[in-house]
Amino acid sequence: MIDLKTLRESPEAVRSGILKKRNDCDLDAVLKADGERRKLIVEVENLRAEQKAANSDMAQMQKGSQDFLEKVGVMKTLSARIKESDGALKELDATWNDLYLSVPNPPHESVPEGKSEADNVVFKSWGEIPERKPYNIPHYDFDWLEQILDFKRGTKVTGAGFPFFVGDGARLVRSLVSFFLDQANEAGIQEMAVPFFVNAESATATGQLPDKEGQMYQTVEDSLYAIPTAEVPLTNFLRDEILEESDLPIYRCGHSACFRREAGSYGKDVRGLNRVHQFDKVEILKWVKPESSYDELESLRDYAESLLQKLELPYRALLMCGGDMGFSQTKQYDLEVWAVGQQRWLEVSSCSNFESFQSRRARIRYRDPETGKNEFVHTLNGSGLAVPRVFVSILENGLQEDGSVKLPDVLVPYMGKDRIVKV
RNA sequence: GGAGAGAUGUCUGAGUGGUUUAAAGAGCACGCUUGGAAAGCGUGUGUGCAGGUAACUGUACCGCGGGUUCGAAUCCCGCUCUCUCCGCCA
Repeated sequence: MIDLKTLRESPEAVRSGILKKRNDCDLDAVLKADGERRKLIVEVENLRAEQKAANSDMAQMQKGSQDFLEKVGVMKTLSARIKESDGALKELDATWNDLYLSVPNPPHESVPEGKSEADNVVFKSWGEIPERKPYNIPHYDFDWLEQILDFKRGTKVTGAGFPFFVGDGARLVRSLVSFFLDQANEAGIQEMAVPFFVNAESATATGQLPDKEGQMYQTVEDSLYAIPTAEVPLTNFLRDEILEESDLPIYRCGHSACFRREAGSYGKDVRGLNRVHQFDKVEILKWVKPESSYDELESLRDYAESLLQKLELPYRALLMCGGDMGFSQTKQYDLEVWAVGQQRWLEVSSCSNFESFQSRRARIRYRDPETGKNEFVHTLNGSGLAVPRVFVSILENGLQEDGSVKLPDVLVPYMGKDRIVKV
């Protein structure tokens, strides 16, 4: 959620930010509810103060005396009024809270205008796009694909989009996860193993609720949500905590399975491993002081890029335009890797600054020793990296004329071999 | 899953309807004291919201949510979590 003070003092700035994101939230309704709510708060609090003062008087009076009984009568009326006003306030609070949660985080000034993915800016490209040879085909057309990947049985066991990885395929998944975690450790990012289910409060704090409810799997009995990314448990790890300034910045990472319903997706986007309902990902999380968050975003992107460079996969970094970025982000880079067989870019990482949007919802603060006040930290997160599309790129780009797949050098120690061959 | 016990501030812990403005102690911070320190003494020590330029004021918060009452940390109902024992279990 955005800063209330900013919203009250410069609603026009927020309004233009919302416009930049092509969001249709009704800011006037939010402001109106805020004004009404504040008025009502003053009213209720004044009544309460009156009640409290009367209470101390009554404590000293003779119980059952004429004066006492008279006072009880008067206070009964007051009590009823308080009950009424308080009820109205609670109702208004709920309305206001829903409205407040519906305000997106306005983008940073450096975010380009635009309404769709076509307007994203190519910020950087790395590596040479290989020439497509006749034998360069999409991974889903490999004639030996079932040797490493089993969609059919995944569908039988669970449903579409839940493939089994088999043999070298399973090992490649594990190798990538290990490689990503080892790299993070080397970069001084502390590793965590996280819960794969979270409660509604956690999902709200990171912005999945109420915005993206339909994208998450939900348990029937305990109303828990299967995490769409380790970002959710990681960010909430410090929920409701006040940190010392000296604790910051905090860098953490976690590997998890990520579960996404991907409601509404179709077509060639979902062929093969391009889009699945469950996938592995290593997520990097940063809790930082506000003044450094944009520098931290650049270094986060640099770090994610370094993984693709070590894997020798050509990629590009996109600076997302206002209309294509998320609800909670203020600035976002996506990394896309080239898949030569499909002749298309596949998103493998998204690095974002949330400023205080998440920390405000999650109440993650730090004590500023100069002012003595508690300030919200800025949170950032980025994939480092998502496994399946990197897997795809390794398969398609590494495919040799003889049908084998040459693996990136850095993965050889993890795989125990330098190529996957058709058997 | 069953039975029992419990949840109070940074911590320990008192408090079973009204001077509780949550006792007391510890810790922490600052001050006095000291050559310096310890001890001692004194002062301070939470979070949110609202009002105010501000100093500050008001209000809420004793696990969470309801209820009873003129008045609830305290009584009633529901829930969550923790501990002990039993059951089940990688």
